[in-house]
Amino acid sequence: MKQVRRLAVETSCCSRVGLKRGPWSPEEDEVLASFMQREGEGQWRTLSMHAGLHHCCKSCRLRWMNYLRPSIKRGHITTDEEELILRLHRLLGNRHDARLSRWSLISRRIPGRTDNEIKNYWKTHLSKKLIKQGIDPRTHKPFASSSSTTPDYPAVNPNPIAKEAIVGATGEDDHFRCSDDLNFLSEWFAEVNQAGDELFSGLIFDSFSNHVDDIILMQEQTNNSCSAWFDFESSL
DNA sequence: AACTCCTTCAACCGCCCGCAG
DNA sequence: TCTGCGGGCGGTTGAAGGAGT
Repeated sequence: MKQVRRLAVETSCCSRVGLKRGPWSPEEDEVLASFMQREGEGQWRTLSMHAGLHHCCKSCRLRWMNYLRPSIKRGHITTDEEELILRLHRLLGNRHDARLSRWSLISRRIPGRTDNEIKNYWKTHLSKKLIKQGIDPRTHKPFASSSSTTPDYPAVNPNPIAKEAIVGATGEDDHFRCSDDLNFLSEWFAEVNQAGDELFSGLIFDSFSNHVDDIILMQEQTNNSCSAWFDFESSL
């Protein structure tokens, strides 16, 4: 099955004879940028042929998304951005079940920065910085305690939080994925609300980045493997 | 100056998912 | 239900340039 799927990909645009690999020339950038401004994003497969480019569809998409888009912010990552990356990685990238690192989710919260850029910055700067500080970049906990197999937080969240507060975290209700898990999440929050702790009951998530730390705290006080968290993160 | 090693990051690779037919 | 396609994702690679000797 996988073999068939891979074959399907390879027989699409990426296996065309005469495709060019490697760095893009300024002329190719110009062709791609003007084509994108004229036609808009999408139809990557046919784009390379229609635009007269000799890079494959994926290469065109990557070049546009990571380098040529007008919204891309060039230059060094600022300390504010670095701080936000650290906090978001702690929230989204420290899954105990070793799922994906969520670079795209993190990048969406940092205007003008791409997932590739953040991924590289994390690998070359931030993870090393944390290691120097004696912190495991995977778990954001000190190395000594990160090896512990028994979590130091309760399996059931003792802290209440209104479902509306979570839904409002993005400021847009329709960002919240509609699925069966949403019902589970609602029940879970209802259960959590009955726990009696008023710590988060009045919290209003008007701006996500202002409350990352609150959400991290909540996450640490719940079971990280809970599927509700996965759903919540996906909604961000 | 010449060489080696290290770091950075653009680009590629392989895989996966959603959707349409 | 199956298959192919378009698109997206995280992981990896390798060229280029800087630092060190």
